[in-house]
Amino acid sequence: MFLSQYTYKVDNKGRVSVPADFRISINTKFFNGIIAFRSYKFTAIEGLDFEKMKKIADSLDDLDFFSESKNDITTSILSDSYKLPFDSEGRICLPHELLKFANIKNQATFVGRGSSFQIWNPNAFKNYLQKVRSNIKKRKLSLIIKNTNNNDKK
Amino acid sequence: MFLSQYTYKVDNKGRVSVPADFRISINTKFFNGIIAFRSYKFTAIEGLDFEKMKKIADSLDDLDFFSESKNDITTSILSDSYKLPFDSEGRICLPHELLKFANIKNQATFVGRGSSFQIWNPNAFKNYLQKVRSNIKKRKLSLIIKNTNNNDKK
DNA sequence: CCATACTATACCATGATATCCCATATAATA
DNA sequence: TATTATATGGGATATCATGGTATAGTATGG
Repeated sequence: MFLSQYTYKVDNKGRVSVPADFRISINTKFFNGIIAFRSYKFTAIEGLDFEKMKKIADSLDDLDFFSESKNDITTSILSDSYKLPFDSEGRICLPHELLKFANIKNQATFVGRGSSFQIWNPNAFKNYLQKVRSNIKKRKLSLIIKNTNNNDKK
Repeated sequence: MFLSQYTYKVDNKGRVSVPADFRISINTKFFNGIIAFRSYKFTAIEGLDFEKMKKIADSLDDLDFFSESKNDITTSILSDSYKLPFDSEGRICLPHELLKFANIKNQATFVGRGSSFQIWNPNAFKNYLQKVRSNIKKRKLSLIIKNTNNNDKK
């Protein structure tokens, strides 16, 4: 499970260390590295391991072969995904395309999201998190607690 | 079940002993330590075990990268959580972020809350507790007065 | 087909930090 | 009183992030 957040340096080659704690959760059986693609909602990079990417791909196969949405999704996710292998120190090399898209320069923040993670520009994420937090404080907290308690009872 | 309160020292490395009584209640099957995050309501740190956190994560998490609804809450909670492993003496190391947020310096108070617990600045908790108690007292008092008045009317 | 330049990968070095391990004191228990 | 459990402190060790260099692999141009 990907939890917590880590901010690391991006060197002039585009290399970043993937958090050691994340590397533990990454299934490296099929590919020793991660899959990355541009987020659809955020100015950020989505990251996951090969196994989960395969799950997504398989779920796409279930869709009607001739359907439009399948075409769109297949094209946009699978063709836009990068296979980023680890070097011997557990780093990946972020392509210019992704760096530009997420507006990442010298530093990158790895953000845990349970079964996947994201890579952000540190300031952009800080601002986003602050905004979301105040929203949750106002509205949704009781809802979350309620759901959690329900799960406990199972 | 987490009960009662314990106040312990925080050393210059940020280490604190988790109350032995709490450690018994913590499920260490998946992770030998606790999960901690900033409280949404109090100036305090929320603490729970990995198992419970996983339940929360599962209820929030989905692999649907196109959905809008759960994204914000998922990120806010999961990215703000820290995995704090026990050392061989049953201590955890509180990150600066959390210490700062909860305004904890040399001492920390562990507060049992049933299925989870909190970590407070000792004085802050003392004040909060006092306030809560006086609120209850007032309510009881008003209740008694009400009852008394009713009796009078009879 | 060869030579050159560029990129990407592998390998090694280092400093900082967090983790582990041992020692001690205090309190609780037998 | 002896013994165990627990909190606390400090030092040793290992892990990790990060920077640099060397090598291989690939593309480009002659």
